[in-house]
Amino acid sequence: MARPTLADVARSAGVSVSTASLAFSGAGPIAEPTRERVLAAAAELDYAGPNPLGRQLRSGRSGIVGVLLGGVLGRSFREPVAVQTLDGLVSTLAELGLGVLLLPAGRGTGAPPPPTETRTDAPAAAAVPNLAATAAMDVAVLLWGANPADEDLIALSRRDVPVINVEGPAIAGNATVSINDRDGFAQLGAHLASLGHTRVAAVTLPFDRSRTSGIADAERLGQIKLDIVRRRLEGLREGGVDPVTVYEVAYSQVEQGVEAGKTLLSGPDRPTAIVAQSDALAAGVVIAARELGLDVPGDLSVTGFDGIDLPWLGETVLTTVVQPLAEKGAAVGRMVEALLAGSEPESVTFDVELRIGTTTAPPR
Amino acid sequence: MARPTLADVARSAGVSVSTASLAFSGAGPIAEPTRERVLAAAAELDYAGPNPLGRQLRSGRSGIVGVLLGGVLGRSFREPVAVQTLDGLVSTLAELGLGVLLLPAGRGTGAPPPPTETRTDAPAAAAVPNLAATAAMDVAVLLWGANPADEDLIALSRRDVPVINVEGPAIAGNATVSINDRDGFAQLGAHLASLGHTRVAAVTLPFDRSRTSGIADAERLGQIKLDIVRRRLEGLREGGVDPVTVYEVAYSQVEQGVEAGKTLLSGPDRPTAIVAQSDALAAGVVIAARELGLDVPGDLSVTGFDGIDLPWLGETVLTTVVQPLAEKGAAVGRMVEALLAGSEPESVTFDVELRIGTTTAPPR
DNA sequence: CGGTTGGATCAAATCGATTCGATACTCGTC
DNA sequence: GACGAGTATCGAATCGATTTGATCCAACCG
Repeated sequence: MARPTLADVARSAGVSVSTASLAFSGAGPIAEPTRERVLAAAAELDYAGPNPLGRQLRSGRSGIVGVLLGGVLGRSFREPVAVQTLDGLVSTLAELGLGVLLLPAGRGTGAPPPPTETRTDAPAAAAVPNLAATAAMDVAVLLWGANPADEDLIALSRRDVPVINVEGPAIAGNATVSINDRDGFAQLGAHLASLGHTRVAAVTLPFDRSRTSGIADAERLGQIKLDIVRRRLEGLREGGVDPVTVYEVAYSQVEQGVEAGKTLLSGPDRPTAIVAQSDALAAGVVIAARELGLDVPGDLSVTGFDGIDLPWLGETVLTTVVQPLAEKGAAVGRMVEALLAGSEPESVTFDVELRIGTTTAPPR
Repeated sequence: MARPTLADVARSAGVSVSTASLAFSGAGPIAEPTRERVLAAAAELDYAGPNPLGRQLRSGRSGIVGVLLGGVLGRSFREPVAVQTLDGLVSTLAELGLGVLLLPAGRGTGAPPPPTETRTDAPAAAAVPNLAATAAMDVAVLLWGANPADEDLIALSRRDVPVINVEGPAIAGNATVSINDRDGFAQLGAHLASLGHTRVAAVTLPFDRSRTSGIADAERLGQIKLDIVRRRLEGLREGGVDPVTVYEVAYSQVEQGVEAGKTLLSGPDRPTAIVAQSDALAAGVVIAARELGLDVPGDLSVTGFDGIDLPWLGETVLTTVVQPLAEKGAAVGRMVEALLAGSEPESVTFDVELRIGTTTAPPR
C-alpha cells in the first residue's frame, strides 16, 4: 500500500486537490470547517503532509542552503573556527526553516584526492558526482574560501545559485562576510611592540592547499596564495612588528602549533614572542613552550587569533583577537534571507577586538 | 532569460527529450554521436545539467541523508565525539554521492526552547516548520539518541523514512550502530582495581536532557534516562569498581570536566581515581588536578573514554578506551547504501579497546 | 529473401505538489 | 429585485525531469 498523496486526501475529504493544498499551505482563503475536514481526512489516511519533492519542484525552492567546506573536508571539522561558524549558521538558518546541506568541496579546489586504493578494474574516474554541481540548493555558502576558478563555483554560477563567501577572496558578484583581521593583527603588533619585543616569530595558516609545513624561506614567502595569510602578516607589520621567522603549518590545529613551537624555540636566536594566526596554533605553541621548560609569558610571549574557547590551557588566558563567530553565522543567515527574498545582500566586515590575557609580557 | 531546460537542449540538438535525458543519465542505450550532439547543444545553451528538483520528484530519491543531532544543536558541535562521527559520516556518504542535511532536533526532544525574546505581537508558536518533518530525505540518521516518543521520529516513520540510530536506545524497526561500551568500562574497572584503587569517583554524561550538573544523590541516580550512562556505570561495577561518588555533567566538554574535577577533589575523602565517561571530561579532570597542585597519576589516576585526539595535554597520554569513530561513520554509510538498495541493514556493535596511558598508576 | 533480433529513438505517462484564472455563491446595498 | 463586491472552491496548467512501451531500421541468420 503506497503512501497517500494529496489527491487521496482531497478525494477522501470531498474537496478538490487545490483546496486540499490550501488547507496545508495556508496560502489563500479557506473556510475553517473545510480546512478541518481536510486535516481530519489526512489524519485518517495517515498522510504525513505534502511531499517535499513535489512542493519543491513546483515552487522552485528547495529550502536548502549548501555549505561548501573548503579544503579537505575531514579537516574542516577539526578546525574550531570552522565548526563554530557552521554552528552559528545552522541555528540561524533553522529558524528560517532552512536546512544546511554539507558539501565536500570537489576536486576542482585542488584538494588532494583521497588516498583510496584505485582498483584498476574500476572505470577510470568513477562517477562520483560532484555534489556541489548536482545537489538541490537555493543558496550556497562558501566557508573558508575557494579559488575563483573553482570547478564548483563555475557550476554554481551556471545554475544561477547565488553564493555567499565567508572569509574568502572577493569574487565578483558574491556577497562576502569577512572580518577586519588586518586591523586585529596591527593591534597585536602594536601591543607586542609596546612591550618591547623585537625578535618575533610568526606561525601562519597554510599559504595554499599544498599542505606544506615548516619555516618559509624568502621564495616560499613570495608564493602566499591565500589572501587571509598575507593580510594578517601585513597587519602585523603595520602594527610595528616584522617577524624574523615565519613558520607555515598545514592545518590550523593544536598539534601543528606544538610542532611549530618546538621548531621555532629550539633553533638559534630564540624569539621572545610568537604570533600565531589562530588560537589553536597559539595553544600548541604554549604547550610546546611548557614542554621545553620555558615560562609563558616570562620567557616567551604568545598571541593567538579568533577568541575561541580554550579550556585546556587551564588558568592561562591567551592574549588574542576576538572575532564575532556567532555574529558571522547570523550575518550569513540574514544574507540568505535577503537572497531568497530577491534582494541583493550587502557585504559586511566585522570589527575585531584585542583581548589581552596572561600570555604576553615584556621580554626578559 | 530563464535557465534552459532539458527540453530546450533536446530541441536545439534535434532529438527528443527522452533521448536528451539518456545522454545525461547514461541509463539506457544511446549512440555516441547522438550523445555528443546533445552535450554540445547543452554547452552551447550553457545548460548546467538536469535540474535536481525534477529528477528527484520523478525518481522519488532526493540523494539526501538527514542527520538529526540530538539535544541542543549548538552543543553537539562542541562535543568532539559528535563532530568526529559526523565527519566520518559526511566523507563516507559523499563517496556515495549523497549529501548530509543537518537537522536541529525539534521541540519534541525536550530540548529547552532557544532563549529568544518572545514578541507578544507575533503569532503564538510562530510557524517555524519542523525540518525533520518537512525536509526531503531518503534516510535519517539519529546521532546521539532520541526519545522513541520523539515528535520527529513519529513524523519520519509516518513518511516511511528509514532511520539509523547511532548510540541511541534500541527502537523497534531501526537499524542501530553502537559500541560495546559496557565491556570497555569493565576493562577500565578491572585495570583500576588491579592497581589497587578502591576510592573511585565517576564523572558521567548527562542522565537526561534536563542539563543538570553536580554530584548525584541516591534519588537522582535512580533517574538515569540515558541507557548509555547507566550501561557504562554498570560496566564499571562489572570490572570490580563501585564508584563512591557520581558527578553528572550537563555537557561533555572540557570545562565541565574541570568543574567536576575541582568539586570532587576538594571534598572530603578525596578519591584516588576518577573515571570519566568521555575523554573531554577526563581532560578537564586532569587540568583541574594540576591546578590544585595534584600530580597525575601520582596523587590521582584519571581515565577517559572515546580515544579522541587530545593534543592539549602535552606529553600526557590519557588512559582511555578507544572506540572506532571513523568506522562508525563508515558503518552508517554502508547501512544507508543497503537501505537505498532496498535491503534491510543489520545492526552492528563495535568492540572497543583499552589503551593504557600515563594517567593511571597505583594509589599512594 | 523472409524472419528475427536488438540497438537507437521517440511520444506519452508520470512523479506530487502549487498556482492561476474562472466559477459559484453569499451578503449587503441601492 | 438587480447589481457589485468579496469569499470559497475548483479545474487545469505547470514545474523539469525519468521511465515505460512502442516504433523504426539495420544487421544477421537460416
